[in-house]
Amino acid sequence: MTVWDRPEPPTRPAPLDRARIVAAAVALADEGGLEAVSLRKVAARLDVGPMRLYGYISTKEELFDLMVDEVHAEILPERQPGHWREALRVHAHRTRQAALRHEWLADLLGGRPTLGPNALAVTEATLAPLDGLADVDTVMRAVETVSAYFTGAIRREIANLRAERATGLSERDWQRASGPHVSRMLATGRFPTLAKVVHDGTEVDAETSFATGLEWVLDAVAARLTRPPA
Amino acid sequence: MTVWDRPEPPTRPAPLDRARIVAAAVALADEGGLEAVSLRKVAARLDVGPMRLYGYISTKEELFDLMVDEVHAEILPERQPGHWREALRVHAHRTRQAALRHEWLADLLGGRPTLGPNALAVTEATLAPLDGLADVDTVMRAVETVSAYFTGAIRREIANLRAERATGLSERDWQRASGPHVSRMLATGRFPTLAKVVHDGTEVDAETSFATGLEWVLDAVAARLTRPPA
DNA sequence: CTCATGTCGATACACTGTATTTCTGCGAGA
DNA sequence: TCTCGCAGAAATACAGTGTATCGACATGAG
Repeated sequence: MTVWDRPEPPTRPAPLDRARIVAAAVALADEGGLEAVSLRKVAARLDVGPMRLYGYISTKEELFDLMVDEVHAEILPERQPGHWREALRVHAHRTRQAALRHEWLADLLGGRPTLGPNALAVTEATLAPLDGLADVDTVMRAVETVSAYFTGAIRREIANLRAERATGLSERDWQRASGPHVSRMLATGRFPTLAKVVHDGTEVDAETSFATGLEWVLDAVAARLTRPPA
Repeated sequence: MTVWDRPEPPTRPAPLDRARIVAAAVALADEGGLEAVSLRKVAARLDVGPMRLYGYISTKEELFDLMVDEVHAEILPERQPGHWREALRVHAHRTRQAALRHEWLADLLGGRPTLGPNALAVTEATLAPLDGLADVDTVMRAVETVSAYFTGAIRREIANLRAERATGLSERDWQRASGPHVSRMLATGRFPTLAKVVHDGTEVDAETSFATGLEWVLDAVAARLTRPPA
């Protein structure tokens, strides 16, 4: 009677907790998008009945909130930047990177207030280097403006990326040549400026365009921080 | 035998078309949010079997796209602004107003490329006054940056508004006093700057804060438009 | 040893988006 | 006028969803 004959103890699954649930949900979402996350599938992945989850989570939306906070752990920079501009920039870029790793994040970004511990830590890290550079209201406006920008920019980038994947064409080529609806519309002559822009514009990669817009916004913030409040 | 005795002709419902379907869906969403929109309910509101809709729409997502384009008709300004700054500002403010009238718009904004005829018209109106002020790529970046800003800002505003409605407390009061989780977190001292901001910040109304951030971004755009491209 | 309790699983319900099948009314040919 | 074919509409069907409820079972107290 060797080890091989003896059956393994029935591998009692690790005790359930929020962390394991959230991890399973994130994995599912990474693989198949947000819509692939169902409580039944999450439970199945943990070898557990669906109803078990309700001991740790009271609704599916709550699970989504936890998932968002979970990726904020990846967003939090390992070393706290000392300069305000760097802090805001890092927040933006790390959020974007997280969204490229977890595309479903784009669907949730900005959809509800993010108040989990990791999200608060990120906010703190972003806010700290701004402290004292202007009155609190201006500081608040600064981080809100920047985060509005990158929330919107990330959403659009992911939306375009999905559209490209679905059609197999880059956005510009698609608008220009193939998109049957769009090209017909442009051909009507009702949108002359748009047609011109689509025709003459060069294709810029998403990261550059994200970064460029971000620096513009950061410039605007800089102008308000250095000037004393009105 | 008077009119009253004679039964009305069975009020054959107006012939179905996309417009009627979209209108019904928008009405449903206005009343109960996006999640209240189901193909069955839309069909019921039109006195029609659910499957009829598939003659006009091939998937639910398509219906959402049509809804978004429908509200872009409200966003399109009646008189085309002549100055680029006014055009961008109007685009932002009218989108925000539309989102306040149709809160579900916030859930869809930026979620997928908007290429319906009304959306294209809005883009054209925004783009036209910028034509020739800089090279096309800069112009493109300008409108994308502004629209990233207001997309994100509107989403956050609606998200906060819903949270306030759900808790009956304003965001700041809630963070400060009541939010059991947040106030406990702030009390830990792990987020000193955040705590300070929450404590010292004054409550600004959403419209002002939206407008202020917008003007900052517009200033940034102005700086790039007047300067020749690098 | 019994009984209460509280946790877990199975079952149940109302609903979803959509595919498929069934029916029905109408126009063409005999 | 009657019948047949066919298109378009309706009903049904299916595989899933989030979540409420209920029944069994295991465990700890008396």
